[in-house]
Amino acid sequence: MTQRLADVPSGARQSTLRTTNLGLVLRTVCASDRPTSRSDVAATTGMTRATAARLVDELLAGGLLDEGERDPLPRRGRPATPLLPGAAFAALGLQVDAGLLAARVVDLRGRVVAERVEQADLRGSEPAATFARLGVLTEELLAGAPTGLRLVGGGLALPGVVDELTGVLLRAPNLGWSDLPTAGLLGDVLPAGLTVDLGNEADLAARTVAQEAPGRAGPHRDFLYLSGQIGIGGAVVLDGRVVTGSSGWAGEVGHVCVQPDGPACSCGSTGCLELYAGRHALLRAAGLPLDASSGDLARLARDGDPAGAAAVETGAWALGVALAGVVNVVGIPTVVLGGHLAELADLLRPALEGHLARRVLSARWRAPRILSARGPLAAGATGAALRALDGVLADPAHRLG
Amino acid sequence: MTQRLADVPSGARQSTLRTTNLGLVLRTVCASDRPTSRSDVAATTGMTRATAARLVDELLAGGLLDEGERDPLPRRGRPATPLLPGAAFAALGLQVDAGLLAARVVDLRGRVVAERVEQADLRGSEPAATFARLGVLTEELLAGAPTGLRLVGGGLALPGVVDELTGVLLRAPNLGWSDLPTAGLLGDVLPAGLTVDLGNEADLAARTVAQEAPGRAGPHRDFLYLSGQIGIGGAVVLDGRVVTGSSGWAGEVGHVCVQPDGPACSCGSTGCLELYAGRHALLRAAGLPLDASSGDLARLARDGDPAGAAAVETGAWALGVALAGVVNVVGIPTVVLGGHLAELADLLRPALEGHLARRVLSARWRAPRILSARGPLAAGATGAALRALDGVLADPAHRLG
DNA sequence: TGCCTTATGTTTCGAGGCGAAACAAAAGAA
DNA sequence: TTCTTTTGTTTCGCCTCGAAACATAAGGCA
Repeated sequence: MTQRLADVPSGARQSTLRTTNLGLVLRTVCASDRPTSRSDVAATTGMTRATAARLVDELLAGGLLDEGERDPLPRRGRPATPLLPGAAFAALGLQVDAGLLAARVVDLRGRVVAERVEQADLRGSEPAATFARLGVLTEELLAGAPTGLRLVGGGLALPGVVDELTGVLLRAPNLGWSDLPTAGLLGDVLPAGLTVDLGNEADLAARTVAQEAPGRAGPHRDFLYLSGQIGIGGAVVLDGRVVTGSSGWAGEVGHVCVQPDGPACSCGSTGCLELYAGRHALLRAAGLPLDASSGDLARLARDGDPAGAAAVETGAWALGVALAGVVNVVGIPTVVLGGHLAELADLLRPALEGHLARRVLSARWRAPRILSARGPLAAGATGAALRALDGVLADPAHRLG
Repeated sequence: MTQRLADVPSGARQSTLRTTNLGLVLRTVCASDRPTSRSDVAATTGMTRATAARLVDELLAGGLLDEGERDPLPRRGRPATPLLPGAAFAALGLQVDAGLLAARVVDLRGRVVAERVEQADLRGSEPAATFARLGVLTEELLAGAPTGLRLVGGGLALPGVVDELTGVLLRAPNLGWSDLPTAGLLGDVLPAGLTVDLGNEADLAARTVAQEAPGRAGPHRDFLYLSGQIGIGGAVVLDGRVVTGSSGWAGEVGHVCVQPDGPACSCGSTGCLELYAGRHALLRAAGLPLDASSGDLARLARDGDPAGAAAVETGAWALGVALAGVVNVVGIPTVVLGGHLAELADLLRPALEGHLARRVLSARWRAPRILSARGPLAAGATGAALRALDGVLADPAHRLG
C-alpha cells in the first residue's frame, strides 16, 4: 500500500510531504464517526505516533482539529485525548430553486450550524431581485450564526447547467434564466471576501448521499443520483466522488430519449424522459394541479385512483428505459432517487425494478436497486457547503500558513 | 500548483517522495514526443537540475530510461544528453475476437516491437482450443522478439464483460463464452511468470486513442469511444483515463434502448442499439452477406445503392438516439468511432451529427463531433499492452528495487 | 587562437520532515 | 504499592530535496 503522489506535473518536496500528511491526518479524523486519538491516527495511517502527534498538534494550533472531553471509559493505559474536526470551520451553502430559497451553514463536523429556508415561486423571476432576496436571507442567517465561525467559502446550487470555472449559469429552464454571469450578482449581495462557487443542484445534492459529513463516506460509494425537480437532473458518483465531466453538461438525464416517436420536447428533441416522469408530466397525467405535491400524487396512487396509478406506471416505464441505458453505459446498478422522486420511490420501485431487470444487461449478476434519498429540503445547499469544506480537507496546510 | 498526494490512507514518508518523483520524471520523459534532457525535466517539473539529474541517473541505472545519441544541433552552450524511455521495457498485448487472434509486443517508447495477427472464425469456438492457439501465437511472437526485452506484464482484450480483479470472463456473446475463469487457461499456454490481465476490448482500444504512446496523451482528453465489433461496445474517457466503473459492466452502449417498441434483443430487452447499428444488422439491412466487410457496405452506400444507403441511414438514426442519451448524461460531446464503425464514419457523420445536434442539450454551445479511429487491426491488443506499461509509469521505483 | 558567453550537468552543504527508540505520563490490575 | 498497559513526547539519525557554487562542453567573436 505505497502512497502515490497525484499526477500534478510538479516535483514533490519536503513541504509536499508535510502538506499531504496534514491532509491525511485531518481526513482520517473526519472519516471516523467517533472521536479519534493521536494513537488511532498513527495506527490507521501507518505513521509513527511521533509523526501523527506532530501533525495533530499543528492542526490543533490552526483550529482545524479540536480536542474533545476525555471519555471516562474504564480502560487500561493512559487515556487517549479525543480529537474532533475543528468546529470553528464552516461553509455556506446556498440554493435557488423554482420553489425555494435556502441558506445553510455547515461546519467541519457536518453539523448544520444555522439555516434559513424560504418557500417562493421563482419561475421566471428577475435574477437581480432573487439574488437580492438570497442576500438578505444570507445576512440574517450569518447574523444569527455563532460568533467565532470561520467561513472557508460557499457554494450555490442552481437547477441548471453551470460553468463552474467562470461562474456563468448557462441554462436553467425552470427559473427561466440563461447565460447569466452570477459573479457580479453574488458579489453585490454577499459579505465581502466570501467566495461562492456555482454548482448544479443534482451534483451537489448527490454529495449529501455520498458523504454524511465532510470526509466521511456515506453508505454507498457508487451510485446514480436522480434529482427530481420540475425537470430531472442526475449525477454519477463513482468511488465516492461526483463525476462532473469536463464541463457542466453532464447529468442531463431528463433529456435522455425514451421514445423517439414521442412528443416534442422544448429542448428540440422528442420523447425525453422529462415528458413522462418530470414533475409536471406526472401531475398532469394524474389529473392533479401543477402545484400539487408528490405526496398528493403518492396518496392518490396508493388509494387506487386509476389516473394516479397510470401516471406512476408511465413514469416507472420511462425511468426504466432511460435508467437502463445509463446503467448499461456506466455500469452502476444502484440508483438513488432524490427530490420529488424520493417520495415516489416506494410506488415506483416494483415496476421500475422490473423494467431494469429486463433491460439492464448485468441484471442477472447484480440486480439494479432503487433507493430513496429522503432528507431535509434543499439538499443542494448542504452539498454546496460540503463541497467547500472538501476544499479544506484537500489542502488544510493552506489554512495554516 | 502544489502537489497533492493521492488519497491512499497511508502516511507519506521520505521514500514516498522519492518514489513519486521517480515516477514524475519518467512520465515527463515519456510525455514528450522528442528526446528530453535532464535540464528539460527540471524545467517542466519545477525541480532543481540537481534533483532531476539524481532521479534520471537512478532511472538510467534501472534501464527505465536510455540516453540517446547527441543531437548535432548547432546550439550555444553545453550540449544536452537526450533521454528516452527505456527500450528494454515492453509489454505483451493479446486479443481474442470473433474474427481474429492477435499478439503484440509494445515497448515503453510505444513502438510495436513484434506482432502476429491471425484471422480466424472463433464464434462458438472451444475456449481451451482457442487459448492453445493463442499460446502458440504468443510463443512464436516472443521467439522472434529481440533479446534482452524485459516483459513487465501483459493484457488480453476480450469482446465481452470481464471481471478484471478475478480474471473471469463473465459474458462474451459473440464468442459464445460465459463465466469462463481464464487464469488457469492462460497460465497453461503462456510463459511462466508473465501476468496477463483481462480487459474489455472497447476499454482497451480506447486507450490507443487516449494515448499515442505510454504516458503520452493523444489528441483528445475527453471522448466517448465506440467499438463496433459484431456488437457495439463503448468506453468513456475522462481526463485521458478510461472510466471503468466499479466492475466490468460499463460501456454496454450496444444495449441502450433506442426504440422501446422495437424488436426483441437476445439480451432480453427490446429495441437495443445493436439491432439497428450492429455489424450484422447493417449488413442485413443492406442486403449483404454477414461476412461482408464494412468496406463493402461503405462502397455500396457511396455508389448510391438504396438498401445500402437506407442501412446507413437507419444506423445513423439509432446511433443518434443512443449517443445523444450518453452525451446528455456524461457531458462529453466528442465521439470516436472505432472497429468496423470507423470505416463508416464518413458516411454516418452527416446524418448522425444532425441527430445529435437536435437531441443533445448542449449542442448549441458545443456541437457534438464524430471522429474516426482508423488504425491497425486489433487495437485492443495494443491497448492491453499500454495498460500494462502504464503500471510501470505509475510506480517505476518498484522496478528498481 | 584565446577568451567570453551560454546552457547543461555535478558536487557540496544545509534544512525539513519522518522513523526508531527511549522516555514520560496516566490510568487499571494485582 | 508495584506492575502492566496504553498514550503521548523527546531525541537522534537518516533520507531527500533545494541552493549555490563549480565543472563541462559547446558557439561567438576579436
